[in-house]
Amino acid sequence: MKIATYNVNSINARLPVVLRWLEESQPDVVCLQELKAIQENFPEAALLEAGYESVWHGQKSWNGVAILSRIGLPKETCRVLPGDPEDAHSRYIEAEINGILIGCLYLPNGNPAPGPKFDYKLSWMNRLLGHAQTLLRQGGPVILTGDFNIIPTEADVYRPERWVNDALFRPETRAIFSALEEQGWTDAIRQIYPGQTIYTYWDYFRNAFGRDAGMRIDHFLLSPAVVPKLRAAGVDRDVRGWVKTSDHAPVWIEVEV
DNA sequence: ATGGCTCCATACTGGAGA
Repeated sequence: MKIATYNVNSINARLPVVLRWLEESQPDVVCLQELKAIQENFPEAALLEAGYESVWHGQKSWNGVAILSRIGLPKETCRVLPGDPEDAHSRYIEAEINGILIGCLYLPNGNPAPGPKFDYKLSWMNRLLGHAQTLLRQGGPVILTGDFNIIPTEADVYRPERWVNDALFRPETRAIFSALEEQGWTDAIRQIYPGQTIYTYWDYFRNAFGRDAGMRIDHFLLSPAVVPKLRAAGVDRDVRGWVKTSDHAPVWIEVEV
């Protein structure tokens, strides 16, 4: 079972790229972030035609998350991260597919830090930590994936000294990622590639992709029940070089089922 | 410190992204 995550930076602006990538990469399950579309404007029919059934949670202008599957309709378990009834951002959707619970998340960027946006990021991360603990206690196979907007270590960004005060790399942010690992979650990309430089995002400016000035912020966290089933992982870097592409590349893992 | 690029919005500029 091949599971991918892809921050598309607008599903409608990106539809041709997404359809070409689905055809070439053949993932069974896909988590999308930054749909930037209201609920009614999600391209459900075009994705069905490509063989994928979807559940999604749209929002005007920003955010928005979706889970696609070609192995049966995702059984949605929730579409809001628990812990704050006032939070109107569409940043989390969760569904069960093939006996595995998949959480698709778009964690807040948090810049500038400090400030209200960073406070929101910290509060959202703490809610994630709480929900992650609940999921672990249930004991079943769970995969939390998406755009975490967290650079976990110095090895995960080009020129880390430039990012020390950034919301993606500040100690408070990295501490939450460490806390997730201490809870019992495994960073799948680092499990497969412990010492390699792996990036999943390159900004649109200054030929960042051409210079490989990137960062690793799209992650897969595996619950203990999934770790022994992990077979492979990768980043579809070539997609980042396509015309009218996202600033993120798709990331994927393969698990035995 | 800024800006470079791309997206969205009852748009012809400004906010957000990372």
